Amino acid sequence: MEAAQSEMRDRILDVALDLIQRRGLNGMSYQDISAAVGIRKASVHHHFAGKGDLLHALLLRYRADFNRVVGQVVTAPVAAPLKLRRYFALFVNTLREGSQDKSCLCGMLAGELLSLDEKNVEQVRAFLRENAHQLKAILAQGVKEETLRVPGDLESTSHMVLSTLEGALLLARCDGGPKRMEAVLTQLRKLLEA
Amino acid sequence: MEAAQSEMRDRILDVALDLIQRRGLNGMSYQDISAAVGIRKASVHHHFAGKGDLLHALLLRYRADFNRVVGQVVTAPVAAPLKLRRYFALFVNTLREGSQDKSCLCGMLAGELLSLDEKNVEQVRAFLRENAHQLKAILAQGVKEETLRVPGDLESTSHMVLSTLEGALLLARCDGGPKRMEAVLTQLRKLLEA
DNA sequence: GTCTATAGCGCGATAGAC
DNA sequence: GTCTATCGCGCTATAGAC
Repeated sequence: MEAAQSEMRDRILDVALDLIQRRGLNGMSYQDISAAVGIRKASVHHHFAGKGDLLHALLLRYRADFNRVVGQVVTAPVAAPLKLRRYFALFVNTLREGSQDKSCLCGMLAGELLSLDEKNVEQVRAFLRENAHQLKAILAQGVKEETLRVPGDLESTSHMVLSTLEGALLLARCDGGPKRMEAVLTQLRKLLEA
Repeated sequence: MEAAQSEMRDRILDVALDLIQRRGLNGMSYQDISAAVGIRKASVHHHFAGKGDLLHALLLRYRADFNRVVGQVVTAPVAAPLKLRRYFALFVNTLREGSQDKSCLCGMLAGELLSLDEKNVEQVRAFLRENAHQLKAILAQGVKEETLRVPGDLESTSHMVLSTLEGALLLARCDGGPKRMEAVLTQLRKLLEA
């Protein structure tokens, strides 16, 4: 049960997460982290040898955090449409965090996939896989309850919903903001509700 | 009626488009263009003074090309579901072009919005606006024909469809490829068909 | 664990010859 | 219109003192 591996490590990951969600991986540097966290570049390297290592640690933490919160949504004893609503809210809230619009970490990285090493590509894939899996579970519940309408197969529909979530995040940052994104996800829910 | 502004300019734009669609704006350099097109870096600067200028020219051409093809889809004398199918095919075909999976130029740039100058941000917004507008026209036709089912407002639904298109492109490049993307868009069409 | 200093590279961009 | 050469910068990363 190894304790809080050092506070500085976490602070660096916090800052890196924020920067990547706003600027992308190629728009973030050790210099940026250094400035934001208040120690020198070389000291950042002491905590994370290279950019790939930093990103790997960040992805492991991000997935764990996200899966924990998603788990709460999925296992709550409520009907599928409400679960969907809560799930969607997780993504809209990402956008709202902080002063500037942030995207999903893995959505940003998906666009920069060719800049990632294989280990981190696999992390991004795992994130998407996990989310598709959980969405599929909600959809399945909805079909069983007859509260959701899913023509065609559940697997593809879960991928469709995830695509819409990531795409809405991408476009809302460009135009329309959280308000537009909410309208988009409301439409998707209307299409899915029986 | 100023003729083909020089062949080299177009070749440079072709190469830049390909590179950005695969690697992103921050993953493409004058050096890369130089190597691909067969002239030196300095010579590329002769045709496009700076990266911002190159991107601006590229966006103008890309929008014009895209709008022309989309126009053919929208004005064809066919039912809305078929128009939607053809529209979606435009995006899937982007993915299929060349040997490696390519994304939508503006989808890539939307993720790197903070790296763009204001002039080019406005170009990306214009692209998204134009597409949402055309999708809205198709949806309106479908409602009138009673071939499409659009609960809620057309505007938000058009943004939802565009979000799904861009998101599907983003995620399919990461996992699943054209096949997955087709499945995703088939699901969306099933949800929209009356 | 943090620092200074620096290596080594790729980037965008410019000057000036041909 | 293309070239060679070079500038100045920011980047990732490393060495070694404290």
